[in-house]
Amino acid sequence: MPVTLKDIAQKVGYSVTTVSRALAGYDDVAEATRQVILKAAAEMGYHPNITARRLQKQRTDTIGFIIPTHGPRFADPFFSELLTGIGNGAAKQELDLLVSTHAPGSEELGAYERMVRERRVDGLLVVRTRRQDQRIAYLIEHNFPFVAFGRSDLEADFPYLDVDGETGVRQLTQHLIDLGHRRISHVCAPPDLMFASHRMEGYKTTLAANGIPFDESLVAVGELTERSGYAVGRDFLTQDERPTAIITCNDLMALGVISAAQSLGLEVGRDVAVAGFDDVPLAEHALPPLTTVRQPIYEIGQRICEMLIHLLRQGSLKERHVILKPQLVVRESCGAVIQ
Amino acid sequence: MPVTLKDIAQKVGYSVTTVSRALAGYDDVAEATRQVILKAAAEMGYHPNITARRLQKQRTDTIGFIIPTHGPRFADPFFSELLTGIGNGAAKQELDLLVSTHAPGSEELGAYERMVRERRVDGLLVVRTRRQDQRIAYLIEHNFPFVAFGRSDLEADFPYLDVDGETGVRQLTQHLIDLGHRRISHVCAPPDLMFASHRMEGYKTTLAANGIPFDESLVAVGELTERSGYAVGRDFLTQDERPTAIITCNDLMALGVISAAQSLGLEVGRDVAVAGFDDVPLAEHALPPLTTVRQPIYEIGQRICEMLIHLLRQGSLKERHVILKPQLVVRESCGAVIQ
DNA sequence: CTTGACATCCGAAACGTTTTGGGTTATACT
DNA sequence: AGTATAACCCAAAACGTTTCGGATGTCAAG
Repeated sequence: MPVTLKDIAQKVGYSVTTVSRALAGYDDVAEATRQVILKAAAEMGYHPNITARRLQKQRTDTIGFIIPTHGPRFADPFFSELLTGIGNGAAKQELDLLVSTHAPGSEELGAYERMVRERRVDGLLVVRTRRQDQRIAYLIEHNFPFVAFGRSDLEADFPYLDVDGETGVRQLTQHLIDLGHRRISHVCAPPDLMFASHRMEGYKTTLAANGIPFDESLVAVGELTERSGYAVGRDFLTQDERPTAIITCNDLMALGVISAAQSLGLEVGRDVAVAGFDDVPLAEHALPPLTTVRQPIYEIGQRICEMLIHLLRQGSLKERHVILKPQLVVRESCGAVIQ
Repeated sequence: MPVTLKDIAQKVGYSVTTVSRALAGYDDVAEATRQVILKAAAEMGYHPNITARRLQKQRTDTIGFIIPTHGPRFADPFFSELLTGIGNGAAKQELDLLVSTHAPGSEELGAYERMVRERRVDGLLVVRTRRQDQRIAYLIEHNFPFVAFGRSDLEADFPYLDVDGETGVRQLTQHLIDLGHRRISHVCAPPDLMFASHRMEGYKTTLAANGIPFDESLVAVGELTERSGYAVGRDFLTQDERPTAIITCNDLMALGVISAAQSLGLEVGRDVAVAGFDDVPLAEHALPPLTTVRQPIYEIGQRICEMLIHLLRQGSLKERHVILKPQLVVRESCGAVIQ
C-alpha cells in the first residue's frame, strides 16, 4: 500500500492539513515541524497520489496530442521529430503527454471529443490543420484550450504557430528558375490541408512573377508518402515533355520522386532537379542530398507546447499568432553546384 | 460547469447512487427509472469525470510508453510504426496512452519512476531492452506491471515479446553466403542492447556453420542511425580489402551504407551487397530496394499492448514469453536476381 | 492588564465518482 | 395473518488530496 498524507500525519503527530501544507512549502508551518515532516515523508517513501490531487485541483496537468496517422505502416519522420519536441517541451514543465493515434476522417473527431468531454487533458495540440478544420471548430465551440500548428480558413480566431510555407516555396521556386528551369512541376498535398494552399500559392506567384504561365498539367496531388511520391514522379517523368524540375510538398515525397527518377535511369541533379520541404534528417543523407526548405521541426514541437502551457497557466498568450520564416537549404538534388 | 451525477440526481429526483448505478447498467435499478436517467443524462450532456472515477477505482486505465529518443532530431520510422500499433491497441481497449520521450541514460530511469511512484499509469511498455536493463530491474523490484519488447540477460523472469533476431540474421547471412559472399561485414548495434547480441550470434554461427572464420575487422558498431551507417559504410568500403557484403542491425543504417557505397561510385547489388533488418516502409522504396528481415512492427506494438492489458485485467498471462519468427525479404540490394 | 499582531496549527468541506450495506415496499407463499 | 422473497432505492463512506476559515497560544505594545 502506498504511503498517504494520513500515514505521515499519524506518524509525526500533526494533522493531514499541516503535512500537506508543509510539503507544499506554505509558510504557515514552523520550519522545525516542516523538517520533521519532510524527513518522515522521505523515510516513508511518500509520493503524492496525483489522481487525488487532480480531482481536487480540477486540472490534469496533462496535454493531449492526436497524431494523424495514415494507415498502420505509418512512418513519417516529421512526426517523430515533432513528437520529440512536444514530449520534451511537456516534460520540461512537468506536464504529462497523452497521445492518441488516429487516421483523419469521420471518427477522428471522436478522439478529440473523448479527450475534451471526460476532461482527460487540460489542453490540446492540433497539427496538420485543414482549411475547414472541424477539430478546431469543435474546440473553439467548446471553448477548450488548444494551440495549432498551422493556420486555417475558418473565420474564427485561435492561437497558432505556423511556418511561412508560401515564402519557403517561393524561395525554392525562384532558386530553380534562377538555375534556368521553366517546366517546374509541383506535387502538392491533399487540398484540404492548409499548408497545401500556402505552398501552392508560393509556387504560383513565383511563376507569375517570372512570366512563366501556370500549367495545370504540371501539378499533381500526392499523399505525402514516399510511395505516393514515387508514383507521381514516374507519372511526370514518363510524359513526353517531362518537367525539368519537381517540387514536392514534403521531403518524403521528394525521396519517392528521386527513386522514381533513378528507376527511369535519370540522374537527379543533372537530368531532373528535385526539391522537397521539411528538411527531415533523411534529406541530408539522401543520394543525392535533397534540396529542401527547412522547418525547425523539433523547435516547433517545443514551441507549440510552450505556447499551450502558457495559455493554460496564464489564461492568455502575448503572441497568439506566430509565423516562422523557413530557410532554403540548397543541396545537390537540384543541380546547383555545391562547393 | 460540467454536469455531474449530482445534477442529474437533482433533476430526476433519484439519489446519486441510483443514477450512478443506472448509468453503469446494474440490474437493481428499475428499467423505467433507468430510461428516465439515461434520457436526462443525454439531454444534460453528462460525461463522467474520469479523474474522480480513477480516484475511486484506484486505477488510471492508462498505460505508459517511454520512447528512447536519441537527440532532438529523432526520426526512427521503427518507432513511428510501433507507436501506431501501441496507440491503436490501447484505443481498442479504451485505454489512454501516456507517452514520454527520453534519451537512454542516467535520468531515463527517472521517467519510469515518475510514472510508477505517482501512479500515473497502470502498467508500462518497455522497448529496446538491454542486457542488464535497469528499467526492468526497477519495475520487477517494485512489482509494477509491464511487458517488454525484447529479452534481457537479467536472471529474473518477466513477460516479453521478442522477435527471433538470431534466426533472422542467420537466414540473411546464409542467403549472402549462398550468393557466394565470403567477406561479410556486420554493423551491429551498441552491445548493451539485447538484440545486438542475438543478431551477432546469428551472424557468427552462420559463418561458423559454413566454415568461414570470424574476422574481428569486419565487425563495427553503429548507432542505428542513417548517419552512423553512412560513416561505418565508408570505413568498410574504403579499406584495401573491402567486404563484398554488409549486414546492418537495422534498416536505417543499411540506407546509410547504401548512400556511402553510392558516394564511392559503387553499385549496390553488384559491387557490394547490403542488407538490413526491420523492413521499415522506406526499405521497399529505397534504391535499390533493400534486402532485409521483416519484423511485423505494427503488430508487435498491438500485441505487446494487448499483453499488457491482459496482464492488468486478468492479473496474469497465459503466454508470458512470445517469440516471433521473422521473415527474410529478398530485394535487389543484395544482388540476388529478382524476377 | 488588555489588545492586537503574529506564528502555528487543524477540522471539515470539497473535488465527483463507486461501493457498501443496508432500508422500504410490494408480492407471493405458507 | 404472517413471513419470506424480490425489486427497487439510497445514505454514507471511501478514494487522497487541497483549501477554507478559523482556533490557539505567545509576545510586544499600549
